[in-house]
Amino acid sequence: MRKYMDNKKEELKFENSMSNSTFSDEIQGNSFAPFFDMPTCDQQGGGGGDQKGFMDLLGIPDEYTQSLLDWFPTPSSTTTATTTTTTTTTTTTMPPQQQPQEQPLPESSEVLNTPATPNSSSISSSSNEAANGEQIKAGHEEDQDQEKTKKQLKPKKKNQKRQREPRFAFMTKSEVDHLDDGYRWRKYGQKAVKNSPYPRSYYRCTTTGCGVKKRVERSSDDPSIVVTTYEGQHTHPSPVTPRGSIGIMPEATAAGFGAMTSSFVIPQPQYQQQHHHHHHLQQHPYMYSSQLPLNISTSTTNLNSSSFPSFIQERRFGTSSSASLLRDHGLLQDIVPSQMIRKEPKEEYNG
DNA sequence: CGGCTTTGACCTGCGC
DNA sequence: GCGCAGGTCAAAGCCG
Repeated sequence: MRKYMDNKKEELKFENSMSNSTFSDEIQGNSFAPFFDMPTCDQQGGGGGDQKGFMDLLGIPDEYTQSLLDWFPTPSSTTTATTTTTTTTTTTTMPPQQQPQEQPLPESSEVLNTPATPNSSSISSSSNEAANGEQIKAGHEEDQDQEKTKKQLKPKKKNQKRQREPRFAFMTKSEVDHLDDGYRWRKYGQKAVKNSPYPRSYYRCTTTGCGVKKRVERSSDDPSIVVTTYEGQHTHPSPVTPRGSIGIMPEATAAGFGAMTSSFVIPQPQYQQQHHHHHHLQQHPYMYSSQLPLNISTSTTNLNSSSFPSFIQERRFGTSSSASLLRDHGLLQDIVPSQMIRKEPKEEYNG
């Protein structure tokens, strides 16, 4: 179906890696664990990885780590994963759990460099851009000064520093850029990335009211790696797999780990088996973003109990609606663990 | 015909 | 203030 994916594939046929993109820079700068050689989509398997290390980075207590490890069985033992120990110190500060779109995220959530400015106020209601999509802005009309020749662009927001939803990214080894995570996305833009031969694509969740966005770009450093960055929290269950949440995940929760959970689901062994022979498709999601999923936030302390579990709960993979699973490529199964990496403020736009 | 991608223009933040 | 780069808009076009 999605022919566009195919196109993508075409257009992005692997080439030699080149210089580095911003992303790569960030990543490299923080040295992340090497990727496993996942046989891209057709062969599943994947790699194990240093989940433990990952958990550590997340500040997840062993108990959870343990369970997570269960969720992340290491299929092929292996690999390279030498785990770099580079830790991302900064990762700890997370925004307090919040209702999706209820309150503006302090910029700090993004990283820590930017002092959580007091100006946070500006962002009108949080619902601003992330939540309702950018539609809201349409309302204003104050600045007409802009000639807006061809398109009438929305009035610009005043001096409010654009606030962003927390984001986290995953690096996936895949031939396709747009990984099917069970949600429906509409591409709304594509831009060339500086120092990278690969473009960055921008997607928005098509569900009305859900302002989750994601950016997808291929690492120029390793063309086989796709970096998917989620921003925002889904306010709804996956359309593709109604049962995806198997009821375990209340909306709030879903929203919480939001982008991540919803988008990246830890496979549930049982489920997988039940439905597919694809049970070997275990993924190892990895985030390297400075900001952890909302739920995990705030303090390493509560991070765990309430948040993490929920994280593991929603397993979309292996659900019956494996529409996604059945696809040949671009599955999150290809997600490869790496380490969380702090994004450089510089590179990262904070809004 | 609806849903989605494509794509150039426009907006915005930031560093110089 | 200028220019750059990232992010977004929306018309046009494609496709099932």
